[in-house]
Amino acid sequence: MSENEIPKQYDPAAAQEKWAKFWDENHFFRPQTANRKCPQNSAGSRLPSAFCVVIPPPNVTGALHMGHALNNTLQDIIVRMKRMQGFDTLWIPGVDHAGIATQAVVERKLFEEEKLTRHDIGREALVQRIWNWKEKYQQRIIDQLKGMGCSCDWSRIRFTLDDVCAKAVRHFFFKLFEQKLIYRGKRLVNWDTHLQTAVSDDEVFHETVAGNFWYIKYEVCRRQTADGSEQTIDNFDKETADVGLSRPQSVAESSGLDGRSLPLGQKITEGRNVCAVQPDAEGSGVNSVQHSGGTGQELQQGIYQLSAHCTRVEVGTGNSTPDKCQSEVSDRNGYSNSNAIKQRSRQYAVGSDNTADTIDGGQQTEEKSAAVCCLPSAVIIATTRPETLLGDTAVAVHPDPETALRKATDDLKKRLAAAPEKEKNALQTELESVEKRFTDGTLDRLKKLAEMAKNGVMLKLPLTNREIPLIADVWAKPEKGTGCVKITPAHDPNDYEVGKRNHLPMVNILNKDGTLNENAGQYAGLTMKKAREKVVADLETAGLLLKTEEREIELAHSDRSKTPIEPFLNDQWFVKMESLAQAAIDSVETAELSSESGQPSAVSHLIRIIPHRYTKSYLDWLSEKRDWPIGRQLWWGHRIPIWHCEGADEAELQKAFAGRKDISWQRDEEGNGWRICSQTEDLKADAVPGYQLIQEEDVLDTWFSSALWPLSTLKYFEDDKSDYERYYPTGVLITNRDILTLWVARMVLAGQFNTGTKPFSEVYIHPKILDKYGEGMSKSKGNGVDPLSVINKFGADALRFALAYLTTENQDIRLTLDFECPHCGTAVEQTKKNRILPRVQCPKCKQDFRTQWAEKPEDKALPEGVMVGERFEAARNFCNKLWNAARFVLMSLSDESSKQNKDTDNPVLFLNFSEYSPLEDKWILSRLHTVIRNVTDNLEHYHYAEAMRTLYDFAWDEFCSFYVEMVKSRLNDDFEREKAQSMLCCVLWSLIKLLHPVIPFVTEEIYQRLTEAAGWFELTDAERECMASKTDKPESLSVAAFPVANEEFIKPEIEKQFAVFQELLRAVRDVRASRNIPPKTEISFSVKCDAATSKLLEPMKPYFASMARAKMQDSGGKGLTATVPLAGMDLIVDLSDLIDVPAEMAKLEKELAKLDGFIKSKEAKLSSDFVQKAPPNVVDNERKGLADLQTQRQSAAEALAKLKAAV
RNA sequence: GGGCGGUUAGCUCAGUUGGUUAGAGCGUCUGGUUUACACCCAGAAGGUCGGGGGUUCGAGUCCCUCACCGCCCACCA
Repeated sequence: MSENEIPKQYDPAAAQEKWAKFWDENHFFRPQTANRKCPQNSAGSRLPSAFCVVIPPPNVTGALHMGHALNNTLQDIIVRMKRMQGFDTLWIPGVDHAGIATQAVVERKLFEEEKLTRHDIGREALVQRIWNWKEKYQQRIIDQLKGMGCSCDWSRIRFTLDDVCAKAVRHFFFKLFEQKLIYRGKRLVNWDTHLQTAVSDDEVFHETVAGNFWYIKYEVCRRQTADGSEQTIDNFDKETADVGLSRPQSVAESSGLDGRSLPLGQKITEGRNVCAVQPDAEGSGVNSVQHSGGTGQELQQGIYQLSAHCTRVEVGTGNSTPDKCQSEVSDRNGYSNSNAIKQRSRQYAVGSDNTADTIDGGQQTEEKSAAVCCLPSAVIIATTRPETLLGDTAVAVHPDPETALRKATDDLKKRLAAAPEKEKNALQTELESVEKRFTDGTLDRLKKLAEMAKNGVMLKLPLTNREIPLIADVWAKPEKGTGCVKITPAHDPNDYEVGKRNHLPMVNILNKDGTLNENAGQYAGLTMKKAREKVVADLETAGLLLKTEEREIELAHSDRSKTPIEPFLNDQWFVKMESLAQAAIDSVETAELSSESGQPSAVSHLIRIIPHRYTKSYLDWLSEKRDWPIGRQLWWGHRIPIWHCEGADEAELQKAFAGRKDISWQRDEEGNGWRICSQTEDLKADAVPGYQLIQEEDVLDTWFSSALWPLSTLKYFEDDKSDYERYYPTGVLITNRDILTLWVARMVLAGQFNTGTKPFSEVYIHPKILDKYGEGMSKSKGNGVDPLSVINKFGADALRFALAYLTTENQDIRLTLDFECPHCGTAVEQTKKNRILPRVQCPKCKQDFRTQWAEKPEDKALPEGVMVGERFEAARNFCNKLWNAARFVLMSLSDESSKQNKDTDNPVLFLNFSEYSPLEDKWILSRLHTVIRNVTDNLEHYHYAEAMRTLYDFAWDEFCSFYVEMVKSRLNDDFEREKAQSMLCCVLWSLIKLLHPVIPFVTEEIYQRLTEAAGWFELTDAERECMASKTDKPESLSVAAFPVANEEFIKPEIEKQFAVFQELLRAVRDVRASRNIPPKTEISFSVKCDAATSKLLEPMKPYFASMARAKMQDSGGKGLTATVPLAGMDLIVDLSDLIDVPAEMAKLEKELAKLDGFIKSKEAKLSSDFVQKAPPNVVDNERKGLADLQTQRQSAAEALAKLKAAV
């Protein structure tokens, strides 16, 4: 093979295509026991241990992104290593149907392209379209995985909706059903109105949106007494008076408002000053009084002590300007009252509805009774969702507001005391406003309301003709809002609980499509959005809307459709979690590992979660044991295997299903029908003679089938259970932390429930890929990156190596990526602005290029701006470095001089490694075996970054920069050549095997060329030992034996000796560089050192010549020299006429100062307690260090003196 | 509100059970087409390890505390 045949740069694309096909066609990735062509298979009769990994099946929603690239790279590294280590290895690939997500994508596309909804085309047609989508993307995903080099057994691709998975789902469901762990009930669910399905809590995310806070008045209309009779509000009011509460004339009363309210916007004026009563910022119904004259006086809900100079009250809207100050009280509806209040000092009680219930016409009084003299005639609530009032069935107030308020203030005080400085202000403000409620009348008012609630007061529900009770319930927090809260049990999770506690009716006002139903009366048919607008407008017209505030709201959104969630009362299927969750809790290892027990946990019955800190979130989530809602009102998924049967009696069922063990039935909760569950097949409508069976419409939550993934991929529910028996439990599950609970926990519980055994021994949670802003990548943000773009630019190996190199224990992976302009090659920064654009203009050459978002033909026609990043570049460079090292080895094997003595083109090399071998041979073998040991250990503990760094440093800095450079001179020596060639091959061979799990393509390419170039596999046992491999030539590197460290080759003293050479070489090179000695000029130097070092350095002489163009002399230079004091030796470089004496002296002086500093600190250390308390070996080290420094200092001083003398 | 992670060179990050003078890549600077590699080689500059306390003979590493950044869960009338 000549040099011409090996390109200087590795071509990833060609290698990828070639070897992916080769691996695939030769079935290297099938398990050994399945006729795989590999040496291990025929080698021994003993069955190797099994190692299995199931892929976290990517969703068929779309193509793979960087997160998948990471996930699958990390899996493949482990899988390939295990395979090479001789395990019977199986990695099962597959994809997930991802129910909601996929249906959503297809529906969205359907609507965008054809303006059709799923109801327009029907269930069958939609499902067909989703299947088409699935076929397309499954293929794309598999191609991507193959393109990345993933070594899955492609003959075993599973899809969560295929027959095997369907069977698994049926069996699991049936078993749960039989054990009465499945039930159906009316539950409040997160309703996605767009997809028209319930989604689980985990599929909901919260997003801050601009919203409003509306204050709405609910008027008291009547009271229901204990005997059931009703009293009108008039009676009620009278009665209050009767029980001794004096009720002075109120402004509102005298304004003709029937004594009910003094609405918001009321202005209190004094002289020429106008005070406007306004709601406060928190929307708690608090008022402030603004003096037109200047500073506002904070006016809280409750009793007001007006300042002496406030003489008038004006009730009205902002229409009244300060200078139009009128002596009247008017409300926003235009009522007015000219009966001005003249008293100079007054108290006002402003209710929770922000209205003044009473205005004490009397003198300033201390009587509390005056403050509570009147019961409120209306209740004000604040809401962010006014349209839901149509479904209100109560308004709640706390039964014991005083205690609750006190507790709230106490809690706040505690929090304030413990709070960090920056939060204190906000808490203080909050505390003050809550504390005020004790004195400003709020509390009194709430107490009255609580009393009224206990007495059965009814309120008029605005905009309807319904009446709803005022109830007492602890959910109403007196410190929040107005202290009263509307209760909408069918549309709010908390209200639902309140409703259940108080036996309130649950009025559902929502249709499944998000429009209002007949319960909404005149609003029926409107969307929630439209209904809100109309409700607000109507409230305003009716004078019941007191105030609107702008407010940011955390709104629940569906993760799938990205539309707002409506809490909605619906029939739902649930799995009882109590026992299942407990089993999953008990399966996990909770204790932290001791460092020495780093054994794979295959022996343990427990699952180990790595990194260990995730164990807590796993356990916390499971320990809530919240029942699992499993029904989805979708068309894409496993249909729930339940058939409803009305009217039959049990005997008829028994007769119809006699002898059938695969059928089970239960009464439904209402008790008038049967639920029949079938384990194996769909039931016919007439399966029970005389009755019609109707299959459940809903499909199962995607995670229901995903939970069975290890079981369905290993065919646990099939007749032939051999895969299950051989590979279950699987070795490790490698996944993202986002789905630790959703998926991992459920796999554990499903595994335990079905088989009584854990599904995997270890769970490795890998980091997340973030963009340069530290944000997670997502489609909606547009910051996602297609791995193919990186592969196209840098190659799959570079992608894999870079990702593995970045995979550390506790930090997410931040990728800074730029577009590369295809026109001029400029790196164009990816910004938040341009990352969502289909085309971007290069700021330099002003030409456009397309991005991954290009859809339109005119955009697609542009050349692509690929993504570039320094990490991938560095990894690409590494692959190329390895490639060129191999190129050198291949060339050295084939050069003419080495062929002379061979009879064939395939020289058989003999590795004469012995104790007489040169230092560098012993050194590189020692380093190699150390690296093998460390890499193996790191990978087995998922310390990817550490393993990569070890390999990178060894390959680049040790093998290439030292060993290869040193070998060059030996290759020219007839006696040394063969040994050098053998050792080169040996190390390269082990190195590419070590690297193969990470960068499979380039290593396979090298391997194939190497085996072609050299018939050097006919090795002696000793040679094989050196090569850390006992395997004969396999067809593919992917099935070669992974190197095994041999401790005998690891020799720390050799490495130490070699370090002396390295240090000296570096120093010589430094002298050259820092003295600007021309590269072609040869220099000579000598070393002042002890005999042992001298002996050691003797054979290294040629290397100083070849690696630093420096001649090592036996004795010091004759002329002027540069002296570099090193540990244990002095480097003396003969500079003669090259020397710049002043510069040299300056260097030495600097060196002296530096050494003095070190010496001083060491001396101080050695004269302290350190000597007594530190371990002896540490002290010895320090002493030796000090001695070395002193020697160095002396050398420097002597050299300096010599130079001085010469001047 | 509960939990978790982070803060080390201009940038992105390593740093094992505490132990000589804290590392890498990129960037910067100097010099180089030495026959594997310019996707390269040789060398250099650059760090009070977020602040403050403490434990210790010794702290980037352990403890306390403060500050800031990020993530997850819960809640929000």
